[in-house]
Amino acid sequence: MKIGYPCINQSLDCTSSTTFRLASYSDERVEQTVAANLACLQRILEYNVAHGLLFFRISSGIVPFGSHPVNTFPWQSRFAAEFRAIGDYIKAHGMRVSLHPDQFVVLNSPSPDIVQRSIAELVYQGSMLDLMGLDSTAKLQIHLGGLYGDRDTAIERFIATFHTLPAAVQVRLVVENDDRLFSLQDCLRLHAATGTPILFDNFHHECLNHGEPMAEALRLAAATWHPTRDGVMMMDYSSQSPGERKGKHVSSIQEDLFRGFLHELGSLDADIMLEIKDKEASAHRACGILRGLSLVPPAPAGYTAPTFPPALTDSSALPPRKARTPKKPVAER
DNA sequence: TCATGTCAAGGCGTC
DNA sequence: GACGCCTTGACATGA
Repeated sequence: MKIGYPCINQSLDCTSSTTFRLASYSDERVEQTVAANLACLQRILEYNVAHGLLFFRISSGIVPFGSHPVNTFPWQSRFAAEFRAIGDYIKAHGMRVSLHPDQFVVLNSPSPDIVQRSIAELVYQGSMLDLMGLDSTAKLQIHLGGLYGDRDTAIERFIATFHTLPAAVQVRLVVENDDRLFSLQDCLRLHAATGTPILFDNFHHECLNHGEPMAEALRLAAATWHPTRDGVMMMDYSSQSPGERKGKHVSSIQEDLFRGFLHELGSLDADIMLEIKDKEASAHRACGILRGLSLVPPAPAGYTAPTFPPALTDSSALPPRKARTPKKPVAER
C-alpha cells in the first residue's frame, strides 16, 4: 500500500506546473519552463522518497500547451534524457505515479472537435509516461464525461470512442466514479464493455451511489484491476469538509474517518491518493496511521516527521481571506 | 511592489 | 440563453 498526494508539494519552494499565457507563447519559453518543471518534479520525488510517500500524481502542466497546436517545440526529443532519468528514479525507488487530465478531457462529448482535443491531451500525457519508460501500471485518470440528458447514450459514446484510442492510451486509462453524474455502477458498465479499471473515489461514492456499502464498493472496484497489466488498485480518498457545500473536500485529513475507512478496506491492497487540500501534510499523517497498523514499511533511515500547523477541521480555523471586489458583470468589462 | 483580473480547453444547474 | 460554479494557482497587468 502506497500513500500519495496530487501535483503540488507545499514544503518545497518550487512548482512543477509553471506555465504561461497563450498570448506570450514562444519556443524558448517552452524550453525554459519544461526544464524548470522537470527539475522541480525531480525534487518533489526526492522529497517523497525521503518521507516514504511512494505514490504521486504528476501535474499535467509539465509541458505548457502540451497538446495545443501552438506548441510545435520538439520537447519529446529535447527532454528525452530528463524524462528517462525521472522514470528511472521512480522505478528505482518503487514509486507509483499517475496523471489526471482535467475536466476539459471529455471522451463522450457529442462534439467531434472536443473528442479530438481530448484524445490529443491523453496522447500528450501518456507520452510523458512513455518517455519515462513506465509500464501500464502508471495511469491516466479521467471521468466518464457529460450526461447530455441520456445516460445510456453517453456511456455508449464513451465506449465507441474508447475503441478508437491508441493502444498506448487504452492500457493506461482508468475511469473514476464522480460525485454528481456517473456512479460506481455506471463505471462498472463501462468496465464490462472496455476492460477499463475503475479508479474508486470513496468521497464521490458517498455523494452518489446505489446503496452499495463502502466495503462492497471497494471490492467491486478492486476486481476491475488486472494484477499484472494494471497493478494494485489506485483510489482517491477524501472526506466532506464540515460546514461546507456537499462534495467540498476537507482541508486536512480527519484521522478518525481515515481509520474507519481502512477498516472498510480490510485486507484489500490499494494505492491511496489523498485529495486533501494540505497535500503532503495529510499524507504524512496517513502514513503515520498506516505504520501504526504495519500496513506500510517503516520510515526511511534518518526520517524525521515534519511539523505542520494544527489540523484545520473547519473553515473557521482558517485565516481570514482578504475581501476581493466582486466581479463586474460581463457587460461592464 | 502590490492588488486584482484573468487564464486553452466543458458541462451542469439555476434563473 | 446567460451566468455562476466547479477548483486553483499563478501569470499578467495596471495602479
